[in-house]
Amino acid sequence: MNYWLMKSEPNELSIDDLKRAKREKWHGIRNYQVRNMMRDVMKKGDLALFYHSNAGKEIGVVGVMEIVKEAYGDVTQFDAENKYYDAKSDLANPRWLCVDVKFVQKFARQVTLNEIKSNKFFADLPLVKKGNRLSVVQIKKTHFDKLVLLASKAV
DNA sequence: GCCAACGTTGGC
DNA sequence: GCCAACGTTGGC
Repeated sequence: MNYWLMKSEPNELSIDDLKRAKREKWHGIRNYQVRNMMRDVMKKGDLALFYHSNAGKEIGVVGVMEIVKEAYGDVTQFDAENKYYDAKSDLANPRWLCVDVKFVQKFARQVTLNEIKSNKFFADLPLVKKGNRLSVVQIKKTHFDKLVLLASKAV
């Protein structure tokens, strides 16, 4: 069982969007490191924290989702109208993969990036490490549990 | 909008 | 294989 932190810009897909849809394709991954992790490590039943990136004051961890379908060809890479279109990808051997995720919960309150940064407990969380730009990172269960706990408490 | 810190591309 | 140029991410 693995634990993840997955970033999404709320104007593309927010926790509320996922809550409404219940289930979504996590598409648009165009980074080989992330693709390989999704392909080789991510399993059905894994839990992931939903992180809002590029969201002004609303940056932070906002909820939990579950991986319900393991890596398969991302349909957006073959859609010329889509912003994630990749002309070099081969239909028979897709370059890019996506997974399906299911809404689990939206936190009572958001745990902000500032809060995470100022807490020594998260010193080695990939999110706060310099240079980390991967949109999907694997995290420790202890970090996952702590974030869920923090989110359930008032500030 | 800026820019640091990456990653990718392609000529050589 | 090197590396300059370019593109992207994402916090600020």
